[in-house]
Amino acid sequence: MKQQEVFRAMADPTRRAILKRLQGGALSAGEIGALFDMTAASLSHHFAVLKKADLVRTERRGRYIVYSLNNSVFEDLARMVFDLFPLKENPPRGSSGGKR
Amino acid sequence: MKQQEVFRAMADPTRRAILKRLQGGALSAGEIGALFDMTAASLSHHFAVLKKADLVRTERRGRYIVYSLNNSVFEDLARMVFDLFPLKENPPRGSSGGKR
DNA sequence: GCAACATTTAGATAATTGTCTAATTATCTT
DNA sequence: AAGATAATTAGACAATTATCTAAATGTTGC
Repeated sequence: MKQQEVFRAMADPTRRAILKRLQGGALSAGEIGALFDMTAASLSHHFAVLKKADLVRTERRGRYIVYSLNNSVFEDLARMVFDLFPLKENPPRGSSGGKR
Repeated sequence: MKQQEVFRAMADPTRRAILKRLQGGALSAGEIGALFDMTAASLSHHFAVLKKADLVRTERRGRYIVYSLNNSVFEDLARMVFDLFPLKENPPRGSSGGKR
């Protein structure tokens, strides 16, 4: 699991925006491009980072390359986050380990 | 909420390691320093990033400055992650948007 | 108040990252 | 196969980031 890749990918606002757009369903590189004020080349670079982190998947559809969220990695990401923090809200110093 | 700061802070492996160490309880800057092969100055920089993201809090205790996790931001982070991904595994194209 | 200690801040440098333009690859249509 | 379209790759450059050394700040104990 590429923890580093995932966190790195999420660190850029453009990439997070791309992920957010993809929530609405798969989009081609060009369609995404139309939504951002940036060259196709720059976006392509962002796609590469997202792909390396396994956050998106691609499928060629004729002339288009279609991007979609890879939801399975979402679980991993959630796990990472939970793993990085203790499980309790704000342990008032007396409560011994609660549930999960 | 400083979404950008939080994600940026999490993007560095040293910082994630610091967070992980703090799970075991609060530690002074020096104690943390003993765990990493890096100058105190460099670590201090990482502390600053973590603080700016509100992921840790500090308290001066005499000569020491003690760092601890700020668990409340954990919730925010979880929310961000959940917000960034749809809730369903792999919406089969026909299902109209579910709850929340 | 001075010396020792713990940590941060300042300033410099090397590595990484985000963006661009130009060139390349892949696909479709005729 | 040639031309048009969609996207990626290559190469360059500016901005950001991580790290270091040296200096400064804040705290304790004599």
